[in-house]
Amino acid sequence: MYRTYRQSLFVHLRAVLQEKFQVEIARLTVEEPPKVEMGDYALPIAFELARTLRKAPRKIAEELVAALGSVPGFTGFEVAGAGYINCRLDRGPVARKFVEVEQWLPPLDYALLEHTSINPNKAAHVGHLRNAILGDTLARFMRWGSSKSLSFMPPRVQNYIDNTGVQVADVVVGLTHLEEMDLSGVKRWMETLRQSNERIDFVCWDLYARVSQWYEAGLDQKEARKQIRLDTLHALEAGSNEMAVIADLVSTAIVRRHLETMQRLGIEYDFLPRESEILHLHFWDAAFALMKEKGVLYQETQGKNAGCWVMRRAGTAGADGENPDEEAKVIVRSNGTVTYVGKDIAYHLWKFGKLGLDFGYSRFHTYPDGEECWISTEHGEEPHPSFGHASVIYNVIDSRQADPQNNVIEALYGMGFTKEAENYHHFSYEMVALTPRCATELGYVISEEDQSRPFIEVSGRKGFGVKADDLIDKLIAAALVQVNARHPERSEAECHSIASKIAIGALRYYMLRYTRNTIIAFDFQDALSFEGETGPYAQYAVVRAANIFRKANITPADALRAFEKIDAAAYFSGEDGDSLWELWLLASKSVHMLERCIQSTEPAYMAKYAFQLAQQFSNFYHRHHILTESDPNRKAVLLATAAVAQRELIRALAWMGIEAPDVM
RNA sequence: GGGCGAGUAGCUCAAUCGGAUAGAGCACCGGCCUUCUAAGCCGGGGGUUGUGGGUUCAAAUCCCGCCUCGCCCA
Repeated sequence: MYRTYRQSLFVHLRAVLQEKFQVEIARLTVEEPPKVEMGDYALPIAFELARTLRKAPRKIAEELVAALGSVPGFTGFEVAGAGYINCRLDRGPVARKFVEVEQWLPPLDYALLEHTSINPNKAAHVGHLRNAILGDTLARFMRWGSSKSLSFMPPRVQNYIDNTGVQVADVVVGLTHLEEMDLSGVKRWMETLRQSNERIDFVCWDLYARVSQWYEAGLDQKEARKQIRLDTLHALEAGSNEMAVIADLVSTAIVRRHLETMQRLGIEYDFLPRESEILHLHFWDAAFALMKEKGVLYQETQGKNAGCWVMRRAGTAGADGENPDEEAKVIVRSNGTVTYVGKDIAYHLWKFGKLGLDFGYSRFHTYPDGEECWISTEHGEEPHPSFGHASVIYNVIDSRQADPQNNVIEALYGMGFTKEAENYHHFSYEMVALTPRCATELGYVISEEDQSRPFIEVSGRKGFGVKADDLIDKLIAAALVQVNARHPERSEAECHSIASKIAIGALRYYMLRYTRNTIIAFDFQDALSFEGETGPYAQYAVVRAANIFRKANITPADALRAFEKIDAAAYFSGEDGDSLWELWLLASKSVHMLERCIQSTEPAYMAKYAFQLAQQFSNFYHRHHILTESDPNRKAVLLATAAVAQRELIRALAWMGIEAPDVM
């Protein structure tokens, strides 16, 4: 609603600017006055026009105000400060409008959103949680934004599985060389794990760390061991051998664990494309042919890259005729093997439907809500949902991968796929690191140098990090202590369900509250906090509102219907009315915030918004004791205020994958 | 050496791509539970936005130099 009136204000302003001053402003900026009593929107337009019109800003503002006349939904415009135009909404009618339900629009095309993408060789850790939570939240934003008054594309969510990469190879080396198992041994081992309820991803977490040490240990054997690693990697890539079968068994089992972990947070996927199929279905061959045809690849004849197929890098001069382009990106090495970037280009050509090849698909997992998750295979089942052929893609990948991502984008530009390159969004975010204190708590020995740093990078190779499931378990346990103390009458199952929602709320909020390019220095103390700017704080506001309605024996929907019959304008005036209106105004900004979040791919704005809304509601809650209000009309207005605030808060939280429990 | 990002209150972070008095949380100090749940509310102290210049009505934000830190590439 805030958004609707904002747009209507734009339309009127543009018309007036055109008519009165014959100017067109491509981007109109709208701000908010520092205080509610000053108005609901602030236009700094007069400042911008001062130069071109050679007039004082205040004078321009006055003329504009006169020309604007009356605009539906607005009571007036006034000049403030050095030349701001402050716009006031007609509070009573606008509030009534806000109570109405929005209309639906049919979805258009779809957007391919890829996130999580954990190497299937170890347990998920906090860094992966940030990725998955950011990605899932963006998916939720887009899902809503495609089905209601905004016109964004609905997402299809993919989780890329690098099941033939070096990390999986490392675990296979661990099993075959450190544990000295063959295929049947691995099968027996996995069966033992199943029976003892041990998690394969946890066991491999340690095994992976051990293998990494094993490679380094023993100077005389170092080379031989590195060769074992390389041979194993090549075996996985080739497929159809014992190593590849072991890799497939282990990585698939771990992928299932990752899916379970993410499911605890309400995160689901539509499709799991795997690197094994990209290799075995020869995606690269098709891409190679296409790249040569389009002229983005050439074979270097001299210099260090002689014999390689290379691609010119973005922002470099390139070859000058005499000297080879030493900065060019190698796509195919002189020995004929394809680099990671090469495979990635092929995969992204598939994403945009430009490769001419497709995966086979088979069902992999069915979620409790009935949604199905598919996985790539060589020979799939029919019928299957359609993937690929996206017009817009989002890749949720941390900022360290910016270079490889840009290489793919560069290749798309080079091949003439300009539209695709422009619609390729690297959703970049900074890593999650550990505070030195947290690392020490976990029992790691920290060097003196690291002690003084604000954070230390996690490392799967060293087995250094916080496992996602351990963190979730800790959060639930911490929440459970408080739930049990507050609600001794509730059953164990009920308490656990409430504690889970609080834990998920705390975790998801924690991962979302930081803007994307802020490095999160993870600390249990912060993550386990349920006070202040946290998920549970916002959930608590929802619960309190629910308590009011329960005690008042009225539903929020009834409260809103009752409100429609009242002339509320009187209750929105005066000092008290201002503070009441402030809450309505903030509540009405939810969809506007959603639009901003999707456009800027910045979920942190939603987290901030939800917190502010909860904060203002808490303030309102303490200020007005609704149930004892004697004036029936005023009581109805207060109830409607609580209903509106609660409704928008629930919505904002839902967009972030956070649900408030019934009681807290 | 090149590229990207960061530097704001004691700590952790915001600041709607240049706007009105730079805001929150944590921590600290002081108040508020017999009224809809204190996971809460109210009040207080705390800032030369790393640094030096520049651009203009207006700079944490844009431009140039320097310093520090992180990541990526070679």
